[in-house]
Amino acid sequence: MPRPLPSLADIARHAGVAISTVSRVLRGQGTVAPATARRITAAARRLRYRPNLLVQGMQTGRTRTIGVMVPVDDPFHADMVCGIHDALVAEDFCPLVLWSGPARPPHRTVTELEQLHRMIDRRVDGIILRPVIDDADDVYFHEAIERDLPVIAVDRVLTNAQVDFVGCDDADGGRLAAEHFLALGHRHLGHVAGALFTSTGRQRHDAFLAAAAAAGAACQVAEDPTFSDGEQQACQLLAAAPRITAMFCANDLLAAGAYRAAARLGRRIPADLSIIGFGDLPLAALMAPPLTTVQQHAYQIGSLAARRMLVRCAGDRSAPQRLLVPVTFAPRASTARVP
Amino acid sequence: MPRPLPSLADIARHAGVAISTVSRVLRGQGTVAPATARRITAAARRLRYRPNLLVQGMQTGRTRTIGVMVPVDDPFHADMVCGIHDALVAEDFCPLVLWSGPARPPHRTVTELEQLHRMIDRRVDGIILRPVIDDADDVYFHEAIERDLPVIAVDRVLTNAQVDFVGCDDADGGRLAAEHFLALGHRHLGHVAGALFTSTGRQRHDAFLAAAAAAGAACQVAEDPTFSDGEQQACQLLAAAPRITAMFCANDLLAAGAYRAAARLGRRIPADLSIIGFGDLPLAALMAPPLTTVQQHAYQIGSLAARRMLVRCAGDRSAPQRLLVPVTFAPRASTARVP
DNA sequence: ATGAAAGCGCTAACAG
DNA sequence: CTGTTAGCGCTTTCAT
Repeated sequence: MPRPLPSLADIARHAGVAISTVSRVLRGQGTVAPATARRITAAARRLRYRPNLLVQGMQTGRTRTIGVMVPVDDPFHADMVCGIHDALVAEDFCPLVLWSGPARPPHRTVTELEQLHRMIDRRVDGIILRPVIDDADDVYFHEAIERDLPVIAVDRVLTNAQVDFVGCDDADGGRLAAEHFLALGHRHLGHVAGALFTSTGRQRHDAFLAAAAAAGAACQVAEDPTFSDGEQQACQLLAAAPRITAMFCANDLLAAGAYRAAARLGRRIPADLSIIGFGDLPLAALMAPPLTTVQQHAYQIGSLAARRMLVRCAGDRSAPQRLLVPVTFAPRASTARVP
Repeated sequence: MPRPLPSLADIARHAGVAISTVSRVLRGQGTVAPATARRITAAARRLRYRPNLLVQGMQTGRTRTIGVMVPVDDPFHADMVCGIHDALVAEDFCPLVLWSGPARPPHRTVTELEQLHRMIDRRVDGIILRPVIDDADDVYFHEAIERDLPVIAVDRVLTNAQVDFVGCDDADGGRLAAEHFLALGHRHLGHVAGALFTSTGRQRHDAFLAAAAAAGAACQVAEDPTFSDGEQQACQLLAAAPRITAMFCANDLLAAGAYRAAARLGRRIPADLSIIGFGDLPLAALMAPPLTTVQQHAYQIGSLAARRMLVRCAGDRSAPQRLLVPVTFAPRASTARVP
């Protein structure tokens, strides 16, 4: 039972003034005689006063806390959360990070709605979320947006609602991958796609194919909506189109699977098969050979999203924005000239 | 400006009863006529009422929120935070995750005290923290413990304060590493230590040396308090004691540095030099050769710490406990019989 | 079984 | 310049 912290009343008593005077001094508002102010600040310090943001939040309706529905169990999202954290803290806000989905034993699965309620019950000033695969969009619409809570989607767009979006330029990434292959002389391309019903997967796919088509190069596609087995997908792709010499994978994990597939089929990387990933996870540079990939800059995405949220919290009511953090291309050793 | 959510007063008005009756029904306390209760729950649902935990927190002094001072920027700590999150959420609590230290551009460094205040100002019910290198212990003592806030240290012990500790069995890890080497016939061991002024580094070091000494094996140590350059440390170690055939690194990153050192010196792993890491980061299994290492189970540590915190929050005032999650040994391909 | 009222810590008018 | 007062949404007596 944490003992109650000192209150304004305690300070007032010690300084021999009214509570409202203390409030004025501590908030730097209104006009107070310097001598009185000094007595009050001294008493506050002596009592080690800390403001009660619960009360302040109740009064003003603003808690300086932002709900963040992003898991931290993979490096990409963790990095994004870091960016959000740093940007919020810089403005004296806090992230309240919660996420849904299955938990490891001994814990149980938690629903998105449940977590959303936990945030709302604590009266967060807004919600930054990374949409999950299924159609949980309605939940956000119903629970948050209708309640006039600012919502910002990161990484993937929220399809059923008009809200700000911050992500990376997935299309540009797909284009860069294609152009890299084309510049190396490849004419028979393959793409191991992620889930094509997500905005990220769809755009990487479309842009890669568009750039290939524009150059008159052939391109075969395999889709792996679960992201679970890049090896399997890459094998099928190479079996269906043996002439493929270059493969663009929708993320680095799929690329790792493709490495295994190549090894299984006796194709050397990059001599026989060039591979490009997406994301630049920490493991990408450590793979053998180091993976050529598109860098996403999750930290910047998070930071930008948080700053956008702060603008919304400050009262901005303008139309939803679509903010793209540029991707960069990291050429490493998994790509080479066409054999 | 989020519009104010419906309040008990709104429900009371809609149901034609007094506020206190609504309160009773929603909290399942007291006795209310079934018919009245039904009218009230119906009105609450219709208005989409959500309780205001700020007010509840102000009243009761409990916010069902736990401050978590653990960074999310490396996989080990992120995993720990996952465990904390899942265990807290399972009991309808929330983690408030904040951490100190330098932030990437464009953000600035944040102090531990600042973050601690952010938590206290929001009236968290307790604080789980991963002590940093410097002696910030006093801060916690002064700001939290003296305020009667339960504090739990994870991973590293908080030296200057008597609080619960949850970590892994670092000593056992050091011992396991030594025994593995000894079983493979190694007699000339090396240890690239982390910071020996941390409980983790110290215990891994002490236990490894003790086990080596007990078996009469020689052991040379290099310390790298900054964890910044395993390659450099390993090189020096091998230069100073060329007969070393087995090296225990205080963490996996140092082990990665040792790999580079071995390559530089023309020592093959594991043929000429066996290496053991600590932590089992995701990269460990991906290294070439896959790294033999001690697994720490950060998720379990986090989960256990959170559950301990919930017990403290429930009023447990017993003496500080020291809880150790067992480590496990993961033999992979970086260790072999002595040449 | 239900209502009225006090109070939690603080802000924001409004008086002096 | 400073004090008084009325809430904010809810819990908790105390009446009825």
